[in-house]
Amino acid sequence: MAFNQVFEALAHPVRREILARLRSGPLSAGDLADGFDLTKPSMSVHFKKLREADLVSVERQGTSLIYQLNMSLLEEALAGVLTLTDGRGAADGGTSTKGKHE
Amino acid sequence: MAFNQVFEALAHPVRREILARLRSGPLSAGDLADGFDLTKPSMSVHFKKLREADLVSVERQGTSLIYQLNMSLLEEALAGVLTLTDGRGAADGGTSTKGKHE
DNA sequence: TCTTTAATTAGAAGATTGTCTAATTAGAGA
DNA sequence: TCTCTAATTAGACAATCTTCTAATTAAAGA
Repeated sequence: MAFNQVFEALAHPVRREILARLRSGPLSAGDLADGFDLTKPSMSVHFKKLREADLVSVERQGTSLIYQLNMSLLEEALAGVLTLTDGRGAADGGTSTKGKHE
Repeated sequence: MAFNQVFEALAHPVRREILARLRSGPLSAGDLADGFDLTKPSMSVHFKKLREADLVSVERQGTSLIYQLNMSLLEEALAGVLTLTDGRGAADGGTSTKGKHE
């Protein structure tokens, strides 16, 4: 439903790589963060964006958080781009009042 | 090649809608801009991003610029996400030196 | 050449993003 | 309860994005 969040999530190479790693199976936040040239808190922010886009799901296991890929939404989003409907029918810019931003 | 630019281009709803409209066939910048709640210069900036991502091609016709969808690259990018390789093999964060940004 | 139409580029301002360090939350175990 | 490990949230700051108005470029026609 939140197509926009999905595409924003996919817009960053680190997040796409996170998804790529999850294809092999679930991973803890720590394992997932290993190998990236970023601090853990920075990685955590990327995880959050993926969660909010519902591209991954989380489950606690002791002190660890285990991330898992939610492939179906990803596929939906991409199918949406191929038909380029974005889930809707019309545009976001349907009526032109030139509202300007302030 | 520039997968990153493709995904950044897809990250904005206005640009996805532009692509959607181009599916019906080529359109001039002016026609393409009609119906969006943005000024022409703002639309022009979106066009530019799509050109830079190579998602559209342009051709001049008198005083008009005619935009056309470049579907193949779009399909490539999405196929890339489904296999989640991003065109490469490994990650961007291959070696972890925690380089920090300044 | 001058004017008109179509579209872009330039420059500015506000909002958002990405990153860091520091502090906090949550569970496990002694 | 205290401590340790795992991970997140908070706050700050630089860089990028989005939008605007104003100015510029390009082609066509009188």
